[in-house]
Amino acid sequence: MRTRQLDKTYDPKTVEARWYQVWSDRGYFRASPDNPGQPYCIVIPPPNVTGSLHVGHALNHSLQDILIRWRRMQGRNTLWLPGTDHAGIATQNVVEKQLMAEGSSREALGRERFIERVWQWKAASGNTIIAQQKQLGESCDWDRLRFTMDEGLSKAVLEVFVRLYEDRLIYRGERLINWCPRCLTALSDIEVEHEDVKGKMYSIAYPLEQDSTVTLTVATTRPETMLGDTAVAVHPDDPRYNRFIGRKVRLPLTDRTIPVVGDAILVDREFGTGAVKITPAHDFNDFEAGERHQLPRLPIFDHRALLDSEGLKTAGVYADLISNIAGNPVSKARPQIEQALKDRGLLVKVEDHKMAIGKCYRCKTVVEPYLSPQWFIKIKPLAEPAIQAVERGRIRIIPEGWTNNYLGWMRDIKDWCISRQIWWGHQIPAWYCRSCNSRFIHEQLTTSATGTPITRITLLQGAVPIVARSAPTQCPECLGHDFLRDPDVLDTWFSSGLWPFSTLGWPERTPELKAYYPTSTLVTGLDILFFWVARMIMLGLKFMGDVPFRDVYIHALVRDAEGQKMSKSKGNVIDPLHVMEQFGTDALRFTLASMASPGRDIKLAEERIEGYRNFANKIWNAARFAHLYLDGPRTSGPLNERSFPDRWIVSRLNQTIETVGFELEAYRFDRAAAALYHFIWHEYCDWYLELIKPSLQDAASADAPATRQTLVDTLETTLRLLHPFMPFLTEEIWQTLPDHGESIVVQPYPTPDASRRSADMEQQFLLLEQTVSLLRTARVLLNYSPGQPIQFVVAHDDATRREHLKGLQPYFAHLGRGTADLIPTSSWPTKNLLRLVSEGLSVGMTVAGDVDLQKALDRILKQQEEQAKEIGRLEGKLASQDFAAKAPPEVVADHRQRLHSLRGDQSMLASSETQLRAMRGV
RNA sequence: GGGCGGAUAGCUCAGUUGGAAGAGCGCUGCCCUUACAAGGCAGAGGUCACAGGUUCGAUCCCUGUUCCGCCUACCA
Repeated sequence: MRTRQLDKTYDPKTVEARWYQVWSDRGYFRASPDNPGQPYCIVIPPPNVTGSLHVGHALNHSLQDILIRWRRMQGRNTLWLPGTDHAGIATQNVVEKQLMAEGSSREALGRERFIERVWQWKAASGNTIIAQQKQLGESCDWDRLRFTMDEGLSKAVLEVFVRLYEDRLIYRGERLINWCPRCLTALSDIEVEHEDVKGKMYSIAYPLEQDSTVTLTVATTRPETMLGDTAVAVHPDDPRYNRFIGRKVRLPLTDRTIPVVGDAILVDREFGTGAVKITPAHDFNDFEAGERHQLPRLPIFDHRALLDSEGLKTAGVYADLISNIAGNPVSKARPQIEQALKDRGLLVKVEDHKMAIGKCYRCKTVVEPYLSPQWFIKIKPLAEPAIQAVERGRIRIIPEGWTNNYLGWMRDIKDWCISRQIWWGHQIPAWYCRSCNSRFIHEQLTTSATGTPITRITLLQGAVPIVARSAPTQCPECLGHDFLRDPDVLDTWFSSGLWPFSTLGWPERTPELKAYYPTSTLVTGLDILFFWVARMIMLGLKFMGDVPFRDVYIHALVRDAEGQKMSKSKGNVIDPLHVMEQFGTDALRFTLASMASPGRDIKLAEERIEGYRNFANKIWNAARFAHLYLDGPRTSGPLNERSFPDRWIVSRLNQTIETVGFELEAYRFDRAAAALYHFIWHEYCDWYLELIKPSLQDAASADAPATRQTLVDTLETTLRLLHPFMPFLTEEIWQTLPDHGESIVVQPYPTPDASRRSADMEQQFLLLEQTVSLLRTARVLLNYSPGQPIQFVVAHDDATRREHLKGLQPYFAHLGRGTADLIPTSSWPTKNLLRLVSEGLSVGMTVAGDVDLQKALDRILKQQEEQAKEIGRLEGKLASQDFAAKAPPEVVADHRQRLHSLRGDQSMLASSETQLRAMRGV
């Protein structure tokens, strides 16, 4: 049993890479449906394939790895399935930026070559995050790495699309959608971020057709959209305006007249002027109002959100105005419209107004409601079962508080726009017969942002798609062979929505699906609850007939030390790789776990990580200590024949095992981490190791062989208990212990054992701790140096405790660094003695030499004061009739007991005070 | 506008059936005591946001207020 020499400080760098390689080579993370044990499966929330690991990933992944390693050690058949996401818009943007730097563009390249280029980029940078995940110690089954654009997953996407289409849950239609004029694509509702801004409210007068002296004043925050107005709405019950309903107003700056309609839904009489302009082509509410009143839609912006001359012409805008504003963005056009209205005396007033504007979550450009044909998923039929699954507890959301959030969103869910006008992604499996649809295929010659001439193909509303798993060869209508494939791709979340089953092989019926679906736990951040989690639930239920996971654990967002969201532009990001380099991976993992309190964001500062680096080092040194003494003989006799420290630490360890297991079951990583930290540092290191030193250092000690065994056993068990949190350190140390097996990774996780518990030892320990603490305090008060041996006396009011103290004597003598006499206080010296008191326990320490007793006196006085306050409080309560009558008897008894003990302490302290004053000669 | 969460030591946060306020970090003092100075020991520091209510008793339960977050929303 040769033990290795350990360095004085733990050096994570050399250790981490080495062990990860070993674990990997030995295939510990490899899963198989044939493995024994109840399956436990987590699918990773796939990070962007071309991204790199940020601290949010580090948190998300650390927690998953803790769960997986814990379950693996418990003997479950674990699978942690890794993968990456193609992140359509984001990735396309990155590659486009590269092209731009080269003076090229995706249009110049063409679709096919552009996509090739993205694959190249994926090949070049796609492994970055995977390597970083390994650095974090993630025990994923890397052989099963999946990518949303893989052949298998693409097949799943195709299958789902076709089936949903066949079930009439996917449809194509011209709707107002959120459009990013920079990405030039539609976005789903939740891809729009709302931001409060200070805007202006413009009041514009619309003269009545028959009598231009009478005007109807409407209010708007976007005056330029008035050019596309097709009606004005007033409330049907509003006496100010309802007589106008059915009449017409002249739309300023145009040659059009538009009707006044009554609409109780759109109009809030209290707001603004009480009259609302309706622009169905550029506002979601107006779109719906337009449907109610069969109003025409007049788009006046193009796809880049520039005023469109064709549209303006159609809208009957004055030609001279068109020539001024066509091609202008809103920022330029608005003042021009404002001026034009002012010139005609139709701008009634402009007021400050705060409002929310929508921005593209990828590029922060202001999104425009834009009328265009898109693909949608009819979501209500899918949402219904997804609501029930959560309501009925088939899926548990943790912390529970988010459940209502989920349900609320699901109940009010809108159809999901799934088409994106980009190239990188799963192209929609829809084809159009060119001859049958010739009227609907609109090809427009235009130029790209970089000036490349391009053809924009728009498939107008009315085009009839053929949706199929593969390209059709013949048109069933005209028997033609010329097809145009829908150029749009699917929202990335469409494919990630299939993740829990597509990664397991669906639509094939694989053994993996059978074993691991439904997966056990999903770990994710709140930000993608709707984007991803909700959609996985809907699609999982639809296509697998069962929920995709049992538990959804939602963790916090990681912020900087000031609570600011981390962002590259703010420069406040904590780079997990840098942190791992600096403090070690285990320290980072433990930090994140310990800060993962539910419902609260994590404010991360490097000092915290440094603190846990120190913790790692503490453990390291505890192991070094153990190694100093492990060479001697070891015997493992029955527990009850072992020494007090041994039995105590075994009991405490047992408690810690119980706590950690309990907290992990409840996803309380923070509490599990705190329990480990406290046990290891403040019980094992601070007390146990100190308590056993005399025995270990005494060659003649009878306890030593059993203590050596307890020492190594408890250390070994603690390492296993800690391993999911700090995998590298624990493996490194564990391998140096005698009689070790192959790897700690595949060792059983500790389980509590009631026979190891000893309430008696724990209670005696508290007495010991109390005694030692008083001794140490006295030593400091009297300025005795820590090493200087002291003579002291100890007594206790309580007979049982006195008995215990007898047995504990060698321990507190050792920890107090001195000799201790257990004698009744009545026989204590009356001179030159400092006496400290606590809960019936008294310790006395000889005052020698010329010491300043003021500090000691101050402490006594302070304690007296505190106790007097507490005595007063207890006396007050006990004097109350109500308290005696209504409080539970055990509480009353407890209060009496405490009062009694405090009074005893008070009299002791009084005599101590008297002595001190006498010694000072005051 | 609606919903949710938070307000506890200088800082970050625990506090689970209401019955003596806790941790980590930081701070002060003393110590290089043969595992660890990335350490040890001892300390200081809190009308548990505010105001009411329920209760014998409230950090905890209820109501209201203030101040922060977050989510959500079509007030033009």
